Amino acid sequence: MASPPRPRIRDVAEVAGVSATTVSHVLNGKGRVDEATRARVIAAAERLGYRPNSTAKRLRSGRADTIGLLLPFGAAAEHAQHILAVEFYLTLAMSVVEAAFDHDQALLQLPPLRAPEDLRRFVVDGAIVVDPLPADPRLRLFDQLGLPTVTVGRDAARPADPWWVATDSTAGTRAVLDHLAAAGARRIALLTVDIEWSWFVEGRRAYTAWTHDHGIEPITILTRPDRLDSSAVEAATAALDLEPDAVYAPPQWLATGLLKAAKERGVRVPDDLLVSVGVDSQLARTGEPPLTALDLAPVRTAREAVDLLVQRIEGRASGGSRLIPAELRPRRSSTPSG
Amino acid sequence: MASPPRPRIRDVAEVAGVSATTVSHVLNGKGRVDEATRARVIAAAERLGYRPNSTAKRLRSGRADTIGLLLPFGAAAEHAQHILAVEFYLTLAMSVVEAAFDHDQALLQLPPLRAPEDLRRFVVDGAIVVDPLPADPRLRLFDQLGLPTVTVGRDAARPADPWWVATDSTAGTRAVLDHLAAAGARRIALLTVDIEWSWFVEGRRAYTAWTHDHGIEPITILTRPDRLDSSAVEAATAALDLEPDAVYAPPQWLATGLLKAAKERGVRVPDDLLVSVGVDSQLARTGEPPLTALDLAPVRTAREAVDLLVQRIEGRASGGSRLIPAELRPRRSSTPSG
DNA sequence: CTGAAAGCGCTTACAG
DNA sequence: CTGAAAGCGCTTACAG
Repeated sequence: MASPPRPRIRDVAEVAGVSATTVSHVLNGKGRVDEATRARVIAAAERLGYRPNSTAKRLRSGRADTIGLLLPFGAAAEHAQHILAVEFYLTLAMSVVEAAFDHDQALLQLPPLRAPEDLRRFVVDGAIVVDPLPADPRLRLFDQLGLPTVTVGRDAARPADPWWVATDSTAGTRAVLDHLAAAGARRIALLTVDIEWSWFVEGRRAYTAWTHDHGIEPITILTRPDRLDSSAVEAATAALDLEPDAVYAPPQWLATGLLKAAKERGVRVPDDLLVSVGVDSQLARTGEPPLTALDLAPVRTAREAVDLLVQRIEGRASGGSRLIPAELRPRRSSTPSG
Repeated sequence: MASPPRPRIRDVAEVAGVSATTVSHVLNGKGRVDEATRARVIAAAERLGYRPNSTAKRLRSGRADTIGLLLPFGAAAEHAQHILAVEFYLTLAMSVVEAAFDHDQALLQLPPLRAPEDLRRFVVDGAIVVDPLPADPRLRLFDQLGLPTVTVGRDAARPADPWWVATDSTAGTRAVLDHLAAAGARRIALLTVDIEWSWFVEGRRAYTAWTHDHGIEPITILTRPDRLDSSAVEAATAALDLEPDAVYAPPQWLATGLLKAAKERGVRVPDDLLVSVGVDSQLARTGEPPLTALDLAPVRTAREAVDLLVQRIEGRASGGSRLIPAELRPRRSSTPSG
């Protein structure tokens, strides 16, 4: 059971017949080292199975080579997982892990932060905060500790802050609406959730502007983000009462609630009603009918966020916000038959 | 932008007029310290906003107070996310994060490990490996580095290994089959995936045993775990060709494929066919019809796994495997109308 | 009850 | 090209 003691740099030095300094130089590619010496050191390190102690490196360098990820929900807040779609967040998280790895960073998954002390025990060089609310107290926490952050989604309360990555909600919303209009819709309703994440706020604004530009009466149904399972069908039914010929429901749970409400009422999709959801998922791809959706590009979003955070941590000035385009995936739910 | 230099223990000592040793004693509750001195130290630490440098603590103690989590898929392996259900893994992961936090551990999300070197750069005291395959090479990796692991799901190739937590697949499968039989089913088919995770292997075995015990002909349809979206409906159609009156489809994507295939063929659920899925989800709860499902208790599973791993890391002997019961959630898909 | 000293395993000026 | 020494910020015997 007891594993053999792990070799230290001095063990490698001893075997190679050199000093620890030289071993360090060889292993880190610093300084000039004789070719023969280098070979001996590498052979010794390999033979001993040496791997440098990261903790010691960190103490020396002051860098943790670890970034934190803060998702907008915990395990208990089940309902929050459905705000957009579970898959989006899982793919985002796994992509952040892999992108961090490619940057030689480890990824610490942070729990929901309740008190300032909560954050103190985590050793990170910075963090990615997903879906900040305006003036999000979590961001203030990081600021207080002097830890750099990058947000996925904008913090509306800090319009001047350039450290964010976000899917282009405005353009995405327009793409959906243009698509529905091109398919013949004249009364397009927006069925969405009343939450201050920039994706939703900007989507609502874009909808209002688009309907104004097209001389179309805006029909907006807002739901509260709690009591999801039950409220979706209620809200969708309220939307159908207004007799739209198309509905754009950004969150997945509202789109599925809409399908259910339509069915109960004998409204056929797409024949009587065109539908689009705001986030792609397996459900959208393979459901009945398949749902037109926006691909929010979680993989790319993750990579850009990690990229930007690493730049910020390293003090490289080239940072700045990054707007990611969402791509429309037209499917049967918005394709009039015949 | 430049944050003020972080106070060190010696700064606190200076302000409090004591030695670093005493500060350490106070802050860690070691040794005897005069009450007045203690108060001075605490006041000084508070005034300076002192928080100990975890890296230095780690170097000294040799413990990282960090555990790793290795999920059975990466961001790219989209299909794998659907093997069971995305929600299960997201809830499991978030629960592991919170359970780790409660144990004063941080949670490092590990990327898919490809080479032995991949693991070396992560500083963890141990790891939770989810859904190991028999003789999983990832587990060997941890073994080689002398890092303790706990698996979620059993490693069939190491039957003697006691370091696992798993949902009771055998009892869960029986519960589903008993339930379907009680609802009147006589030809119950198993529609599942050909993957060597213990949850599925034990489920198949339990199904075979149950059908044998009940003198019922076993009908098993196995699908390959790749090409998920397309293969689900194909496999489900093949299952329907055998004219079962009930189908147990453990993975969510097969259950939804089955509903689709049934609809195409005019088979009504639950009137003509009873259906149960093996993992609970929002889809199961709110779909049309709502699906009878097993609640795999991801929150509890996560807590037990973290618990067990921490015990193993600390060398406490009380460890041992933990079997978590799955709970049946009967819904309309298996409730004959009338 | 309190503190000086050693040491965890590295890296990096600096000297040779 | 190579190495002795200092130091990153802690904790813990040990001495007083």
